Amino acid sequence: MTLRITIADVAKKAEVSKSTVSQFLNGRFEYMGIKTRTRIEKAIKELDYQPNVVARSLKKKTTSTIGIIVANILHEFSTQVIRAIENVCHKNGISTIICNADDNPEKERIYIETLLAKQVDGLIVVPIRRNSDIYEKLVDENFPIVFLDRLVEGLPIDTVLLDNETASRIAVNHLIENGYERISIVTTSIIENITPRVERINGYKKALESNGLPIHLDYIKAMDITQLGEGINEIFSLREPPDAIISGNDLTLMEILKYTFENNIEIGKDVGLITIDEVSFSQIHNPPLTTVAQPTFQMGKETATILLNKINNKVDNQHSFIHRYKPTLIVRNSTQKEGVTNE
Amino acid sequence: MTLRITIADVAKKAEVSKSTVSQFLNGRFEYMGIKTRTRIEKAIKELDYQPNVVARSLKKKTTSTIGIIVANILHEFSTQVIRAIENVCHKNGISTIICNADDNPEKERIYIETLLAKQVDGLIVVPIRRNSDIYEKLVDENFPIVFLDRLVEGLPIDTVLLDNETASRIAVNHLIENGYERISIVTTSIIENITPRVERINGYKKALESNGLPIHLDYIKAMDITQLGEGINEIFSLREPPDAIISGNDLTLMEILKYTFENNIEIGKDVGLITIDEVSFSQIHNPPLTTVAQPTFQMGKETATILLNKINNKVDNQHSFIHRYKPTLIVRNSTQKEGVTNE
DNA sequence: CTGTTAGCGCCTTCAG
DNA sequence: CTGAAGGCGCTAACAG
Repeated sequence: MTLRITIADVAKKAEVSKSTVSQFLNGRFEYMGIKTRTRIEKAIKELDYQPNVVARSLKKKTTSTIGIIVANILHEFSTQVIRAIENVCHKNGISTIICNADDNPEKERIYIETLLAKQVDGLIVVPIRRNSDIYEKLVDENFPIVFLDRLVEGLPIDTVLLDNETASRIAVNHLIENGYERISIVTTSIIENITPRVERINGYKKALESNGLPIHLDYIKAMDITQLGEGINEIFSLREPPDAIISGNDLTLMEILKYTFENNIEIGKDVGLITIDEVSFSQIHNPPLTTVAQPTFQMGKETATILLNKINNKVDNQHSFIHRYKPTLIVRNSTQKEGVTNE
Repeated sequence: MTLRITIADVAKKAEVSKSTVSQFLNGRFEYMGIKTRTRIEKAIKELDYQPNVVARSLKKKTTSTIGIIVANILHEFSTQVIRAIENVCHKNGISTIICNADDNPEKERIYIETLLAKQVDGLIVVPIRRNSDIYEKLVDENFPIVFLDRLVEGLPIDTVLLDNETASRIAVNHLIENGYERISIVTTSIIENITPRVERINGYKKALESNGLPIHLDYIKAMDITQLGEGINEIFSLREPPDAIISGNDLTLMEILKYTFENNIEIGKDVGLITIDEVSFSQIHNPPLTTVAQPTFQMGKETATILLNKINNKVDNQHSFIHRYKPTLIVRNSTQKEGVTNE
């Protein structure tokens, strides 16, 4: 690779000093002679000069780059929210570096360190909750950071997330209204106290109670995705199996669908199914899937906006740290007992 | 944000010079006294020092970062291949910056420029074919770059892609073997001469010919995704509609499934369906979908490996520039006329 | 075995 | 209105 040309080359060609070129690059034309300006412009064009942002970053101590660390990129939620974040960042001339921690705290730690070493201006993370010490340090340093989807107690860090209890309540109520009575919920493991899972189960319990329905512990499955197939089998093997299932997220949904498919269980009729988190194929699935959708786009946008404001020191100190978003029920056929016809 | 500590602080604390610390950081312990070494180690721990990679990059003229530009992140192919690339990069201590050009040449150009300004060490791109001038310049500069999925003629740039004609041939043959005769193919627009689409259509034609079947132009739909719904409708409105469809990719698949669902067309029985590119829900779809899968993981791995070798100047000049991969047929029920039972 | 020195490419006072 | 000088944090000879 041939050596890149620098500001010095431009200066020489335009017969001005480096600093004048620098001023030009930074849009400070105020006191610049029009002829100087055009000479520089011409030189840049002819040499096809591209500023070196690494050098600029070193000097300015800001990189116009933020890091995004998601716990698990396999969730559609992650990719959707990332796209929304990128959108607003891009509009503001900010680049993003995306990292997938794979639900591994060690990996998360390494990513945080790497990103800090890269001098990112801020961080958005779906935290795995384990690296509290690091987060605390960042807070102490007043480093711009925003959490997404998951709460970490005791840390004054802005967090954008779903109103998960409401999501469950919507799901339960909808199922009851449609004649289902024995409602089960299936989520991934809660041993790490992951916010959405815990809250969705809590919301589920509360909703059952307020409908005067009993809470049946056998109907609650929260386990690692690799064992969930077995867990689902247990539910359906109960003396009195549920007549409806709430799927905690898109990954659990796949396991449920796999099971019902393999066992010829007819969704809607044999068992009602509603899933939290919209999925790409919900409309073309047979039957189409009723979902409780998160406003992922809005949430991503809000998260990015909060972070950018922090970076620019435009923080309103009045605000609370927790930003909850309301889910939306999208009714389709998987919660209709009488296989509704299309439209 | 408090000011970060630098190599100078460590040097002072450890009572050595900056260069000694630098040597330590770069693992050149060879001539270093063991006591010096431990003193430095201690200082780093105590100060919680993190090297500034921006400064290092400026000096070393290498950033240990590569850029990935995909034409359209909505394809599952993109995300899968990105994950494979990240995998091998991560193992080699290389970071990745992912950009989605959204099938927009202008956006692609800006991303290339931004990434170069960021001094990335190399580029992997799914090219939109329009910015040939930029690519040529990069080639002239001997800048490390690898293309993925799409060919750009006349440029000596390594390209990793599917053997698309074979993919179509496999699809056609499989359909014929299963008793289908009037085979249609549906892809996104080919006005830009996008390699996979063009090749898949060519392969389709050739396969029909070698099976002694006529090529029916009405059965070939290649149009923008936004109009594809209409195109599909046209196919099914023909006097003699096809009895099987080859879907060109995952996005076209969604359109097809939407149409068949809305029109109560039974897949397998009313119309056979096979899609090129594996999709997440192929197994749990009803009926499960027969696909022609790309070895995305391998392809991503190969792409990254080629690029890293280029970056490290370990290039074998003997190689050809085009690396073709064989697709795999995954037979499921969407190509079975007699609704096969599970298992 | 360790320190001195001289930049990497850019930005930013501060003189002129 | 423009230029000279210093330095961001780190690395890499080259002395010692």
